[in-house]
Amino acid sequence: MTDPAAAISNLGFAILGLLARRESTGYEVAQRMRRPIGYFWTARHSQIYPELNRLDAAGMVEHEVIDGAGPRPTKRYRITETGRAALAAWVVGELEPQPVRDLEVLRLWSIWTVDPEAADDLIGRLEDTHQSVLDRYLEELAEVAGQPGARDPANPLFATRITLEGGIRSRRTALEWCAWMRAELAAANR
Amino acid sequence: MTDPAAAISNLGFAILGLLARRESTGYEVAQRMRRPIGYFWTARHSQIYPELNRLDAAGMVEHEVIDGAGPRPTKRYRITETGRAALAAWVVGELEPQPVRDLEVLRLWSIWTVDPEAADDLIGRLEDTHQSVLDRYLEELAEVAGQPGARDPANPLFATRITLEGGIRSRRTALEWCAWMRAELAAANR
DNA sequence: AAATTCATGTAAAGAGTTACATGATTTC
DNA sequence: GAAATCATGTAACTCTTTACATGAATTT
Repeated sequence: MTDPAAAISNLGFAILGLLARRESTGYEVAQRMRRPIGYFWTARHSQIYPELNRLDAAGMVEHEVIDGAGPRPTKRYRITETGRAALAAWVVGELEPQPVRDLEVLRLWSIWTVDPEAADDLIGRLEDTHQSVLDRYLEELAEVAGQPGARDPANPLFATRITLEGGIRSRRTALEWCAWMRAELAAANR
Repeated sequence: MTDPAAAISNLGFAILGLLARRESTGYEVAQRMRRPIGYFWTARHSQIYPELNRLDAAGMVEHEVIDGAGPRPTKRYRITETGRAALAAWVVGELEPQPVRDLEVLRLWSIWTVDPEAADDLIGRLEDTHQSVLDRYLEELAEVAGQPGARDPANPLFATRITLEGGIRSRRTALEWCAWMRAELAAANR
């Protein structure tokens, strides 16, 4: 059943993006959502299964029942031509500026309420998490960048590579910013 | 009434952060939430008024009824000592790595599904929005950086200044990344 | 035999946006 | 006199997380 009137959610486009690369069961979609798409969009299986059913009803994906474990029939999903077209149209569609929601910056915004030693410690812990995320991204990029297709804009690996590059640049900048903040704290202390 | 058992939401800490700087009516909290705190955390008045009532019930803020426009009594809120302590404890508390949710990167992750001209156009529009946000942040920083207190870690302006600096660095990095992506697209075209 | 993974769902609650509702004061 | 701003709330809906539920196949 195709219902083109039904609007597709952001999560829907995340799932279509996964299925455009490779067909998968719902379970696999939930696994693949963690890495590397989970670096910029996350969803749990409890959100994914209902969304797959909606995409199916809208004709964006189709499924076949296959053999598998579990008390219910295992379904393998594939993107349809309609779904492929909807995804491509969304990718180049209107860009409304997205509100940023960053809990770390929200904390830093109230950092003046704590003493400078505690502030320095907080920023140090912030650095640690940025560093470990950066390390993970770098490993991931090393795996991807050498593969054939990673330099071809029509290949999914190209998109994986340039988004990882964005993550790496952003974490490096965050680390530099943290070092700068500690210096600002230290400068005031003297 | 003080209920220390009630957990405070992220929005609650955003509001406490505002009231720690200066007492305000609910209406003013909603206005102040837009700039500059709205650069990293947003909320509408429909979320703010109920949250203020919860903070009030938890003893984190207190209010007095003042003269003002509107069909209901106008309340001016002030953070309590309890609220101040809860805010400071939260600022330096445990840091769980936050999941990133970035719709722009989600698009770019599927950019391989569109032709290189459309991809280049998309990145160009991305650059425009980053540039205009950067310009706004720079203006804001110019207003803040020169004021007395902006270099004192115990002054709210210090926190405003370092968070703005973070926004500026992050947008500049995003712009460089966009330019790099366009070059990568162009390199493949030759 | 026990633990883990595969596999798909629903329920409840919290977080967030949009829309509805009201009415006084101030500015044009 | 009209429009904008001040001022506070509720209702409905969407999105997201956490918890509940089930059971087969595989690995230890």
